[in-house]
Amino acid sequence: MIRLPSPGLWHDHNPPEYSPPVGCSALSDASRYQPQAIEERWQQHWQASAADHTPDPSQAGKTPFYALSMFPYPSGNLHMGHVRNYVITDVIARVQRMRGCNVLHPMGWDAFGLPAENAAIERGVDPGAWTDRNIAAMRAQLQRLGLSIDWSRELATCHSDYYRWTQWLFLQFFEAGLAYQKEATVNWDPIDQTVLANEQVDGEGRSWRSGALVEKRKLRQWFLKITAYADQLLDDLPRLEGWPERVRTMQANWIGRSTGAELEFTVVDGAGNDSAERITVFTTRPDTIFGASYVVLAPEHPLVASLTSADQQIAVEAFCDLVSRQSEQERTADDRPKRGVPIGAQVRNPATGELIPLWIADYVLADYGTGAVMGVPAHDQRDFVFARQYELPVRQVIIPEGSDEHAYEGGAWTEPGVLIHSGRFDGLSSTDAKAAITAAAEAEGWGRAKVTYRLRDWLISRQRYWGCPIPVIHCDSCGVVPVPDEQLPVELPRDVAFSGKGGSPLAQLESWWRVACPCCGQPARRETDTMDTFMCSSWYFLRYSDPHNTVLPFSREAVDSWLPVDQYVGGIEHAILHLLYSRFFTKVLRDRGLVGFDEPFSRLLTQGMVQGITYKNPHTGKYIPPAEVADPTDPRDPSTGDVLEVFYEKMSKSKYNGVDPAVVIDRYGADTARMFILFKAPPEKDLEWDDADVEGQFRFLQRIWRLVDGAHARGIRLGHPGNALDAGSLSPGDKELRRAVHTAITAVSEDLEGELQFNTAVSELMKLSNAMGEHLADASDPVACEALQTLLVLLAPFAPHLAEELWSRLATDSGPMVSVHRQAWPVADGSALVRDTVPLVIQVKGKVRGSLEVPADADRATLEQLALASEIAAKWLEGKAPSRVIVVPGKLVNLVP
RNA sequence: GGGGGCAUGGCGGAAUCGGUAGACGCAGCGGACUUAAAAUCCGCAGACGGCAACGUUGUGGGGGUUCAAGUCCCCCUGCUCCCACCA
Repeated sequence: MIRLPSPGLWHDHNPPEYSPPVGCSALSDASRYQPQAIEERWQQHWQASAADHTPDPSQAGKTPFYALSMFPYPSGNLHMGHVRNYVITDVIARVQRMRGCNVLHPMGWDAFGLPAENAAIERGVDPGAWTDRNIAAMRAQLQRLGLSIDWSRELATCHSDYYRWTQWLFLQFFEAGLAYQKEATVNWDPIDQTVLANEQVDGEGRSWRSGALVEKRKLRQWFLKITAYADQLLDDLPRLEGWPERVRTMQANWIGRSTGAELEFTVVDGAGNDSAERITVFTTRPDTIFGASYVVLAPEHPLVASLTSADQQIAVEAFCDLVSRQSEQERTADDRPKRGVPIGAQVRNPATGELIPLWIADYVLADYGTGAVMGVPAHDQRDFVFARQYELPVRQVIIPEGSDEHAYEGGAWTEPGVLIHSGRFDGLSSTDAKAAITAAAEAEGWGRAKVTYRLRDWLISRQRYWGCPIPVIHCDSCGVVPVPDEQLPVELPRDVAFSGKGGSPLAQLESWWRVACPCCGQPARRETDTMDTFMCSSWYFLRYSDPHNTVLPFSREAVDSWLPVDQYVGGIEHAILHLLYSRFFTKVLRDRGLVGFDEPFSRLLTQGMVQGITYKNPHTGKYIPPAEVADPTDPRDPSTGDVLEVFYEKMSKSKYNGVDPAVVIDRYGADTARMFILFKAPPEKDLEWDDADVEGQFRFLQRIWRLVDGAHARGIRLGHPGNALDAGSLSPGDKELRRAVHTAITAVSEDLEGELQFNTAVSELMKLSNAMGEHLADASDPVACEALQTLLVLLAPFAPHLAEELWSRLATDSGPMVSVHRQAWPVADGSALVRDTVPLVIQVKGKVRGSLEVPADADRATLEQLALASEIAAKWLEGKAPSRVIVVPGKLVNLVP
């Protein structure tokens, strides 16, 4: 229980200096809503009683609820996207607390990453100190929002008491055989000078961070075997009912499971005899094997060199060279022509026994399936185009059901159908033939059923300094040796020179990497790569459950008591990367016995972007700061006079369309910012920032202030009214007000329970305040008291400072007062919702013709009679009896002539 | 090319199970208060016609189911997001 400052404090204190909100009179008025005068005071008060936001272990009987925002990178600047994210989560946390849950609502910092290192290179600052300064700055900005965060659990991934456990977990993966090194063609970012995971390269082959065109390099790198969990990650998606369909679909696409078969084509030697060499292809259409008229290898396929005939050698080498020099962009261009050359060898089609040529072509990818495909031009559009170009035979083996043949002018027939020219499989459907042919291949030793994934193993090593060191040691005699547990953490050295050249600073620091092998004691070399920052963020939500544990990353008991996260909130940009990696981590840790659940996030809300109004000169392509646009109704470039394009786009410095949260808070207060951002758009949709709307939101809070102020002046104080009110003795105005109050309770509760519709929840609060404006002055004291109390309690999660301030002003002078945030969430009184009469809509032939007021408890027959007797019926039926009457009690009567 | 989502006034957006379309807010208009303005309060407001009562029409377009469709079914168009020479 919290002791509030006495109500008198308000009158005593000196308001800090502030700029009055736009449109506010400069006149000082003691009863005016001045957020600048109250918000900081309450924040300090809440902070002093920190226990308020810390889940209470003594309340173990309460239902635990874990509300989590995706933690930010500490750039040093809070932007509106952060504000939206954390305010949404805060409202959820506050409501659950008022519902009686034991709520965990933590915050931390995703603090490794390149910006700190770049600052070190450019300005010579220490990345750790730079990061800590940013964290302090952002924490202060966050605290101005009035978030009910439990700061005692704060963590930063770059602090060794955290990354020690990232290293420990890495070694768990290593022990399980899920972390390994391999030589691979990987994505190299030439600007950031490091490798990237597939997930960090966009569709155009650009780095997610630097935007540079990614190069392919063959390097030895560390990987996590996420492909071993591909099936689970895919199959568990339908169970994530609290996730947006969109995110689940994106993950399913990314995993990209396809079911088919591997089929083997025996290589035939020059004399026409079968050799020992076989080419294995992957196909999803084993039913079309009888139509395979050639086989194609990727140019990078390992067998290309040995199988190429002498007379094709020059052509093949030239072609491979050409392909390898193509950039990622050229290879994925929209209208890619398919090119290839025969390599002068033949293979035997295992189904027909026929000899068919072996080609290489640029449309076959080395790293998908087996790097080889069978060419079935009649039933695959790519094969069709390729076959037409190089005059390879097109053999139809599938016909559309119910027809004799398919004309090939329009391209290949890729739909399922019925088999022809397929020997003993003729007449089978595609579906049956897939199974039958795969079974035959298996029995006869030329193939097997096979599942292939688009998902690749996760490349986690980075050649950068500011990351979590990979805790292994390379020894010439012992191989890769994990750093022993008692030597963790492997700390990042601080005395490092940042030149920005010559690769990772760690690799240049011999005193750091030269170590003795923990196994044999011989001179050995410490791994100098660090981990992808997504490693650090794949388990932080687990650490919050037990943030100060010094013997384990978290205890099983703590982690199982809080997780899975009940409500996770963050941006859609993590739909694949972070959310997939975290699911993978959780499943591995479950298999290691470290956690007792297999999905980390029960419900997920992906909030939309915050967009700012953007002015662009279509002729010069330049963005114009809004401040330079003189007349927004006729926006023109001040220097050229050109008419500007106006649109909303994600806020960014380069487009001059950003709004600084600090400026908004200075001017209107955090409560207005919170309310506006929740009200302006549904949480999943993009939000268009509009200063006029912010102004409107501020006016709403002012209205509430005046409403409560007026009631206070009338002598209304907090009391114990509510359900004990005797319905019979209430005046019509009282009844009306009570109905509004309890309707609001129902509506706001529903909006916050199911689909999390904060925008309509706020509009319900507005409706309630409108109704109170109408009835409060005449209401009897208990009803007015109930209305005020309910309004403030419902408002508390949204505008915590205002609600607390008004609550404290309504407190009686005697006895301790309990914070509005410690009040129980109200429950609607059904009897207050009951009405004596309800409007009944009269339709004639489905069209609304009017309505009449009828007793609420009237039965169907009565309603029909009332409708038929009404003037409306008389007018529209012209005296004729209707042929049919549909009665929907409580809603309408439809008269059909 | 494959898959997901969306389409409602001048604008952002509401609308449980199919049951009064446009809640709530912004912008706008009219009025009160004021010497005046701001703020505040009251009122109007989809479109078309009408002095009005009222009528017609209306949720991207076209069909359908139903007493009744923004909502369900089929076709089309546009926007948007994800994946993509993935065999």
